[in-house]
Amino acid sequence: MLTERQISILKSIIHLYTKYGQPVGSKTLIQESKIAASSATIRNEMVHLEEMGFLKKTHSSSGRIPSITGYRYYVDYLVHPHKVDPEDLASIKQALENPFKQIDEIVMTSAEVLSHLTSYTAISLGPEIKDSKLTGFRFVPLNERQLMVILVTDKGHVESQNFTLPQQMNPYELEKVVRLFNEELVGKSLIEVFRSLKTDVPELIRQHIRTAENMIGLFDDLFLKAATDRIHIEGRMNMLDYSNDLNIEQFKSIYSLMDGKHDLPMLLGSKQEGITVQIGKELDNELFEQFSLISAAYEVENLGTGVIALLGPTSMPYSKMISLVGVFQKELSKKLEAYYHDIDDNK
Amino acid sequence: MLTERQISILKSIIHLYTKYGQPVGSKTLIQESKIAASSATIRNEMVHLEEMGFLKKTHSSSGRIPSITGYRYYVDYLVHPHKVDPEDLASIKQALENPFKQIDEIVMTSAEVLSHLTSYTAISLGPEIKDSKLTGFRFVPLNERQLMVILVTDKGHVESQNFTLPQQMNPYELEKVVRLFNEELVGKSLIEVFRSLKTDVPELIRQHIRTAENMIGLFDDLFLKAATDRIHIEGRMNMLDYSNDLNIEQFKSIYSLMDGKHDLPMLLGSKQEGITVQIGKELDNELFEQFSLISAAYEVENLGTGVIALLGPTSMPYSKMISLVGVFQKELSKKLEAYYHDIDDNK
DNA sequence: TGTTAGCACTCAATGGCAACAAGTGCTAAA
DNA sequence: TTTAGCACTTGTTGCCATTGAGTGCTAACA
Repeated sequence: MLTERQISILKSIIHLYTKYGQPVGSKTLIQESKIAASSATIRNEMVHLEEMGFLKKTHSSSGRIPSITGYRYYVDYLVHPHKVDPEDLASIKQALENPFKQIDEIVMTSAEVLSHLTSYTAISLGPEIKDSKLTGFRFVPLNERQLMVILVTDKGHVESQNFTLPQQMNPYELEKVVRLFNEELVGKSLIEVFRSLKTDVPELIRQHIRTAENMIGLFDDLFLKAATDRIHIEGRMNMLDYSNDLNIEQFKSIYSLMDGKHDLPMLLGSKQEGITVQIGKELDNELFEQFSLISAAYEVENLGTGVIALLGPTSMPYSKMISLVGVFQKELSKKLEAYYHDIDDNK
Repeated sequence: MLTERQISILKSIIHLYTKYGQPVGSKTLIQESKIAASSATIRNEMVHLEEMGFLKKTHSSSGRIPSITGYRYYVDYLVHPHKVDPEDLASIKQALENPFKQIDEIVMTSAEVLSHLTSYTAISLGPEIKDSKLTGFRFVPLNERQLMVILVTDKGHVESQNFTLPQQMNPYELEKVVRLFNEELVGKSLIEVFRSLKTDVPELIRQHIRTAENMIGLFDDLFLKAATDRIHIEGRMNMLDYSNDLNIEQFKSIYSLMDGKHDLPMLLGSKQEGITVQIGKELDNELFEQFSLISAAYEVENLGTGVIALLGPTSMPYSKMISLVGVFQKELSKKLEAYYHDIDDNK
């Protein structure tokens, strides 16, 4: 539907716009790219491309910038896999190679490295643990008034929380609760456990303990932690650099949106296989109109699906970035599977 | 040294400048304050105050703004304790009343509340734990490959860390290490423990275990956590509001300075008794020239000294803010002492 | 029919200029 | 010692002309 020449014009405009960050005019296009045509011809073609919706102007006599449709077309049909800088590749592998203590830390490190390599904002979502089972509670007495509660799942996820015992509570009561938890909850899936905590367990605890409320709140906290611990965002401050005209209010809104962590999974959305690119308005959130999001779901056998994503300006160098995200997708899948096998083998 | 009239002019200028954020001229001063003199008289007085260094101009024909010396004089001699808004007082007490799980959380909550009440940036530094003693290590096996290491001090401070065991390690080796730690380190002060970890302990571990390096790194992490967990900063984003002309680079520098957490104790400085106000250049850091810091050290019997501080614009309403910080100083002292007694009583 | 040179036109950006407002310092009189 | 008055300074605002980059369109050309 587009001619060869139109395609190379579109490509060149996109490249030059990411390079210089300014609308591209017909003359610049001739100087900076190898298109064999006069400026007038190019202007004509640009009119066509604009009519078809691939380009737009910032004002009536300005050069052209790619529209969202233009980027969409570019990403869908014109991007070819870009070779990842060997240095970058090495530093990714090396960073994920370190001896880690937790799945969580691998997930976090990947966000750190991705944001650092790109100078954009990286979002890393650990693999789902919802269908994992609670294999054990531990109650570790620290001193006479303090207690650490630890929760372990069969997928190796660990969460802990400290707790100061109310003065009125005696050891017998506590022992009862421990037994209760082990009988009622261990072996169930986290979803079931969560449901129980909201329904029948509080009642059971109340029968055994006078000051039950704190106890229940404690477990709510613990599960909340387990849910939010999975999300890591790095390089939020980079937004101030790569998004030229972002007013402070917008910045603050976005920043706190990311602090909330609740709405983010929504943003990351559908978790299709492969790599998804969402451009500007496609993100369906006014705040992100100037941004694009490259997100990749990665499958970890037996553990579930995680997401690694990169937020940058709409004018980012897509092919390079897509390849980079792809590397993380593969590496995370590999590393986490290895990690899970390590834990599982020894059972 | 200053006449009555000069004092009330200085006061009024300071108040009007915090109120409107703009240089104060002689006419505004007459309209907005109850000084019985003509504009000309006031201008003369302003010349004197400027000669003495209490006021300055932004340009040759502008109104006056207070200089650092001016603020200094104001804070030292003219500020009278301001009644704290009963609502604020109530919400502080209520927030610190909640059943907490850790010293740490009380410290953190205080920063949150202070920053929220003021719309400035709050820094909260938990009481020193350096002279506290290690009362116990716990090694809690989670599954065949994972282990949680917990460290408890006599002051009720708890730190934990997860750890994935190297495949080659067998249970006997681990047991040896546990015994080793309990024999060598428990009962010592944290400083001694830290020193041992850097000197003789690594050697000891190496004698018992083949893969000692990870093990040692683990404990380094644990102590690092214990050291940085004490600092909480809230409301950094507020800087964007209260500091009108802060360029983005400065903002980022300050923000990351606060992330580092290393330099902050230095900033909080000498920890004199009572409440200290440092204004602009007095903070001795170019980045903070536009800011003032109100900091209060609070003593907790047997636990040590903590600091609660408030960072805001040099033109902040000092008397109100100083009183507010004072409330936190008292409450934190009270709450933490109660907390420590709770733990200690049961020994 | 597609391509190109040429030209009139548009619009953002820049700099100079005048008008204005807010404020000062100084002088001279009360 | 205080105050009214006035000349002076400086930042801000709006206006206008100029410039430059770029466009669309027309007419000539291959």
